[in-house]
Amino acid sequence: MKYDHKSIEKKWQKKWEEAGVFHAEENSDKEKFYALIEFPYPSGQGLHVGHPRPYTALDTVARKRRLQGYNVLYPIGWDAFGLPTENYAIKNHIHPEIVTKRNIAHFKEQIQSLGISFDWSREINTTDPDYYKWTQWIFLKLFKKGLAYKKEMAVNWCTSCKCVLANEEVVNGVCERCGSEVVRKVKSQWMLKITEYADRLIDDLELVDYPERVKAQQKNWIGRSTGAEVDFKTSAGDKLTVYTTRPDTLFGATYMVISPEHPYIEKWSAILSNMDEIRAYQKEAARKSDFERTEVAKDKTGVKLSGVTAINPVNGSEIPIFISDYVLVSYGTGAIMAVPAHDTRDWEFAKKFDLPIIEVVKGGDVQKEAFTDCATGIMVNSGILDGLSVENAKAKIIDWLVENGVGRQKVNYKLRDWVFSRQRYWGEPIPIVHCDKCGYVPLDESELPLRLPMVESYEPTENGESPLANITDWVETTCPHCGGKAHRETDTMPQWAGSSWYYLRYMDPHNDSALASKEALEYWSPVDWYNGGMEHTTLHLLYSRFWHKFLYDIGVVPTKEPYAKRTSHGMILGENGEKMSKSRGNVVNPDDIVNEYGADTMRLYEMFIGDFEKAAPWSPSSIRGCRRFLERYFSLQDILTDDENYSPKLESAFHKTIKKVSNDIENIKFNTAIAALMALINDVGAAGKITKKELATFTILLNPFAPHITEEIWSICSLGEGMVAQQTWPEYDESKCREESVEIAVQVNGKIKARINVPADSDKDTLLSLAKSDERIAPLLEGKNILKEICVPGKLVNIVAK
RNA sequence: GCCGGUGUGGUGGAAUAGGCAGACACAAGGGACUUAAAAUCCCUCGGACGAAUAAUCCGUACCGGUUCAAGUCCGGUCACCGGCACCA
Repeated sequence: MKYDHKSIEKKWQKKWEEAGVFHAEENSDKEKFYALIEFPYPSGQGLHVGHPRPYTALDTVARKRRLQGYNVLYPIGWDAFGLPTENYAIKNHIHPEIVTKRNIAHFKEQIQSLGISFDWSREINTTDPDYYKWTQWIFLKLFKKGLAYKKEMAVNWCTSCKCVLANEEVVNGVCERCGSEVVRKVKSQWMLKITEYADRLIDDLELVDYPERVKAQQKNWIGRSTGAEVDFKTSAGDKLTVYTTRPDTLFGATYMVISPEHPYIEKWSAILSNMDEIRAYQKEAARKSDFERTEVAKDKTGVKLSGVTAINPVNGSEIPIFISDYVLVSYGTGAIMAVPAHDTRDWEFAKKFDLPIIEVVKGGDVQKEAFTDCATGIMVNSGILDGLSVENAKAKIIDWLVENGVGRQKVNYKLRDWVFSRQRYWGEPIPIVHCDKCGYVPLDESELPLRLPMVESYEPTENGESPLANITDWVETTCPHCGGKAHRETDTMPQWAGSSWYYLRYMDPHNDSALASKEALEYWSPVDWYNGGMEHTTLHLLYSRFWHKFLYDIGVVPTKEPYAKRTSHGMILGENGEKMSKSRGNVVNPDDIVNEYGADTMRLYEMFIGDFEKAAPWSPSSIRGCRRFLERYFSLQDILTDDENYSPKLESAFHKTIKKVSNDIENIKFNTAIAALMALINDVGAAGKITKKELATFTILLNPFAPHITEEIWSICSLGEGMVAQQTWPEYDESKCREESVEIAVQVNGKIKARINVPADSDKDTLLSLAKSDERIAPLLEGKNILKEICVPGKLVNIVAK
């Protein structure tokens, strides 16, 4: 019989749906397992072959867990707010809601053709008012706890999207999405205090099972550093506070630098004699975009403040103050003490402005370059610190600063608060009104959802206002607090809002009185296994951990962390090894593969393509190997016998394969699990027949990878009651994994000289005597002294002789 | 510069915890079947030497070390990939 993937796949997809076999059970006594993939953004381009890789991987795990008797939740939905849809809508004069519906329909059809065991009864959509009602609800909670606030500040402004970006969305000074220039613009923005959670976002990484590279990247992004603040008295009669991670080098501070935006410049303007020069420098610094500022990073510029100096608290020496744009206003106190001997940037600045360089840590030549090694140096020229190690000097100077009231220990972070407003239409409206009398007032929770108004035009405005600002009868409203005239917030939330909590909604997607019921949250939390891309490590993953921790604090969710385990898939590259993209013309559409080879071949190939965590180039010819394997499997029905047992010859091979496939799936080694099945089918082919028992076991093992064809074989060969999806995952017997006889290598002086077959349970003495008496080994040992005999049962024997 | 990762045949990649390097595939070459092609089946397939599926030697980026034994552990070097980057 010919393997006709088209009719088989359609047939079984229909049967699964009718039987509802992939629906997570409500009120189940079974142990739960919650598998999650990052829900897709339904773009107009549809799926490419990269999408199914993580879906198939966790589908394999989910299907295996069901066979192992778990109550499995494996849901999907749509992260559908966002700019591409909005831009497409503007260009083609179709409302984004309609575009979204159409894109979702297309995505859904494509995904369903792959036979992924998603529970479609729990499908969610972030643009659905019943969904974003709860996104808005969380925002109100954040606002009421003081974690959402509006602030006038310089923000990243994408000149093409005409929209504010979060720091995380600016890559190399350009917009992460469109690649256009990003400039600084002062605007009033909604902010979320993610910085308040910085410590917990780092420390709680201890509680979760994430890949090391993900943890490292998150820590790096949060950028915690421990140092000290030091107060310097100034000749203006006030004090200037700096942050430093090297308080041990305080004796080496020979000047100070404050950022061009530092507020003290205004404060001192009356006593500064070179204000014109200073203002010119400030203007120049402000004009530069972030990109230019990093571009010119090597060449230090600055202006000395004439008229104000500072006093080093530790030795009373008077030192000059400069402004320079290498000091950032947004980090630390916006001011530094410069120790050119032991900081590369300070050293460059000092050389350029001919400032003194005083060595305080011995170990380098500070006239040639800054000596920054903390591990080996010994303190010199440092009064009370002389002779100490850097580490001890740090502790001692902080004590001294505290005793004298001129400093304190201080922790700083690179992480900044999350810029949360966007000046676009296709996002969740922020449920706040502004009243002249009462200020920013939250809507009552009963008013939610605050729906997006239906409008004709949603083009971004030139003046940087949200398109919603033009809809007067929506904007004008009454104050929920005093009843007077007020207007609505017209900015919308960023795309990251809806995806920051979606995994909670899947637990109870149709609940209209809470984001999910307490019982559902208790039962399903946390997500047991979350797979996603590395590109979301500092965006989505960090944001959603932050929201989750907030929800934990207000008693909504029962766990500190949302995701117990995280894995990351590698990208699928084009045939040429480059990233798949329309412009490179190397995009492969999964529809074509499903059509030509079938979903099972497609799934199998995506899992076999290589190490799941690494990028892998698409290879059209390798797909055929997977198709051949399935055809060979399909034709096993021709050599089927009625025997209900394993045949003696293959029994241990089957037990070993059960073990290997079981373990490999858990360890995301899908490629070797499939290789083991291929090897086993080769053994079966050599045997020339397969028993019922063997085919049943093989079918269940293969089912998570190739669900359709295995159901077909199960059915036409009458291997058991019901569907494969309702069977039990096979067990292996450790004692049966061993063969009766094994081939071991015999080495003489570490070189392999022979391979011998021995009974598997041979003890060391037997092995050694068998080895020594082997006709190829004996002559080599003749007349020699045996110095050492090493014996690894089942593996090898090594005889060291001289 | 800092953090994380990777380096194995023509290709994708295997190798539990230091124990037979190259599993499983792809591609290539040869053969069978066929009028022919496709498909399928069989054989070969890291390199050198060789008639050889004989023996020997070399071989997991490079240099060195530990060990009876190193792709794997240790020290150093190089290359590539990802993230951060004037963060004091």
